[in-house]
Amino acid sequence: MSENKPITIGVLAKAANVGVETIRFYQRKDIIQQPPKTNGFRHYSNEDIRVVRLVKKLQGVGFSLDEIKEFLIFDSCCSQSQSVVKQKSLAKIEEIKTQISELQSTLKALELFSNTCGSSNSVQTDCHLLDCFENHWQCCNTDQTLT
Amino acid sequence: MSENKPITIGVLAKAANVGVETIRFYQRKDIIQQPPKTNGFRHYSNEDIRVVRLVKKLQGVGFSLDEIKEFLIFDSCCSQSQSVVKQKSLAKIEEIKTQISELQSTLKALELFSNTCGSSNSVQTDCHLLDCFENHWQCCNTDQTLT
DNA sequence: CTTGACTCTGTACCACGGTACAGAGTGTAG
DNA sequence: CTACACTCTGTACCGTGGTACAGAGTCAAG
Repeated sequence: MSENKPITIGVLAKAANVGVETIRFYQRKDIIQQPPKTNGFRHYSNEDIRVVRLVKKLQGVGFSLDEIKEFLIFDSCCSQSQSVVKQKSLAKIEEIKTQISELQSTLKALELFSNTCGSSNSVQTDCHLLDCFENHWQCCNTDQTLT
Repeated sequence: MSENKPITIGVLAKAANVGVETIRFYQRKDIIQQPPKTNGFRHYSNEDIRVVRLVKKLQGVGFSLDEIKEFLIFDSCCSQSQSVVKQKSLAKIEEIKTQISELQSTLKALELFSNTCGSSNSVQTDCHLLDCFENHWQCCNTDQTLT
């Protein structure tokens, strides 16, 4: 019941919600493996569907295709390169933590902005985007930075 | 003490930690305003430094230049278009919340991956990236999706 | 055994966000 | 008043992540 319909490129594309050209593009870039072919037609597995979905998901949270490729390669030869995988994962974990806290600052700044800006008595200076962000990010101060 | 050194494009670029070409690019794209010129030379204000820094910061958390432009335009004519600003901000707030929770799932998946993968008794199947992610994302299941 | 949907390889093109010149002018320190 | 750092406009080019053909072959229903 699971082997009767061959997973052609079109089926894979639909299942992973991408275009067929995208699948071929990923193949050219070695992000997904070359599947077996019958009569020149690519023949995918359910695993491939999971992989393409994972790729799109990881892209959505900011991984580049090169990073994704690295992780997938590590994944398939895990026991050979455990220390490398571990290092890469830990680095990525730190990166994501930073990203989360930056997003949380952004969130606060935007909330402040939309609150002050939307209030009926706001005037130009009350809802200055720059001010809202500088309240939450210490990075934007201009003083002392010019020599 | 603050007016004696003109802020030329090079000074601005250095202060905002970008290239001069980037500043000119932003100008072409109307992301930052055309500054006054003396003898054809652009002459910036401290405000401009803050703006460029804000642009880079917002880019870092995933805003596109077009989005940034929109916010900056709204910012400078706030009282005229409050409802629009408010709407855009609220939409962006929701988007960022989603992004944060996706990043948190990614974090957990990566932590699981690096833990199982780094342990001395792990074998291929113990540290399969796909499995780690599917534990934290319900999205990647392949069953029922093929008609 | 035809017809239409699908697939193949290969190449060209696209948007985004810059980056790198060329050729000319400016401004300032010695 | 020269030399060198800087700036000007304009145009070309780059990497990333696709998207869109063209021209040919394949597969499956009627």
